[in-house]
Amino acid sequence: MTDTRWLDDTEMAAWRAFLSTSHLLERRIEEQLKAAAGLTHPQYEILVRLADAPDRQMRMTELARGVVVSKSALTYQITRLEKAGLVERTTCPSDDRGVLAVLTEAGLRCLERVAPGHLAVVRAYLVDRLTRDELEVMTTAMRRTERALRE
Amino acid sequence: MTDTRWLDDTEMAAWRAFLSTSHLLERRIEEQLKAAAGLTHPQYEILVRLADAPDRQMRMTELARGVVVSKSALTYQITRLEKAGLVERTTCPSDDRGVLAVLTEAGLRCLERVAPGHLAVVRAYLVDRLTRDELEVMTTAMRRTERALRE
DNA sequence: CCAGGATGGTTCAAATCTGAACAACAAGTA
DNA sequence: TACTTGTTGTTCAGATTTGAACCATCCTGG
Repeated sequence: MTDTRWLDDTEMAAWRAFLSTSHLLERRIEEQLKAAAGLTHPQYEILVRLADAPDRQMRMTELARGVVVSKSALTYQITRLEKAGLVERTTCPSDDRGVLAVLTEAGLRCLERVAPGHLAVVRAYLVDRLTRDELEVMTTAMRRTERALRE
Repeated sequence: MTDTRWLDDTEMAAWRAFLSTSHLLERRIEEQLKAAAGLTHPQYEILVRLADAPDRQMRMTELARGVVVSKSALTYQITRLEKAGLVERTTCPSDDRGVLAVLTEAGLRCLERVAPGHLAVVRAYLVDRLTRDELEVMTTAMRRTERALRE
């Protein structure tokens, strides 16, 4: 650890751009979702994941891994979404410890109502500004580091 | 707004990969900084920005813009860093409303001590896993959306 | 010179996130 | 069966973030 490998200009530029952009975009998305539906970004992501899942339900731990939040944060948000009537909790039939988060009809309708506005933001600031090649490069690059980060 | 432009497979893959990876990386960085120096990532970024600035000082608002946090979050963190002796507050000579955050000697030393470990993480999960071309594509792509997000 | 509107920072309340501690259950082993 | 170890989800305390409200200061047009 005695000699540090600093980042050269190319590397630093990439890292800084990535960092700033991800934070800026996150803020923008958060703002849009809050204004349009009173949802936070994690909450929206939970709805999306559940909608994509078989039977629109998922185990808590798996869901937390997918959305990339801590278990306790997920517990908090599911409770919140449950009170809003968008999600329900069911005990898992095959594992008495387990809890299944299930998307309700209201939750699905909410998602369908909110998705267009959300996607418009994702498009306006990111997707529509990247070429096809850039999108593909980003996907492979991001997936490579994602896999490393998930060990 | 009647017809929604959904994301096709390529677009969705890129967006999902970007989203997950940025969150995972953020968590990893946070974990490393906390363990190594008891710093949060925003705190670390503040030190970096100040170290790079002329006279190692910056106006609060400008700093908040750079680090991408709200003004109140910056106030909070600067107060925190001030108590830790890493940063000082000075009233701006040219504007009595203004406040200059100044990096102290201790702050600079702290940064120099912490940077290697932090950069090692950035390298291990992101920079070293991307080719030169990928780094450059990412930089131009990210900068394009960053510019849009900053209006 | 002054009113009126921007700008800079701080304070505040409310919401959220995290890790640690915990309790209940699962699953393999002797 | 009884033990041991690992997993699951919740609870809890503490830290942090955000936007709104606020005051002080700047600045421009009349």
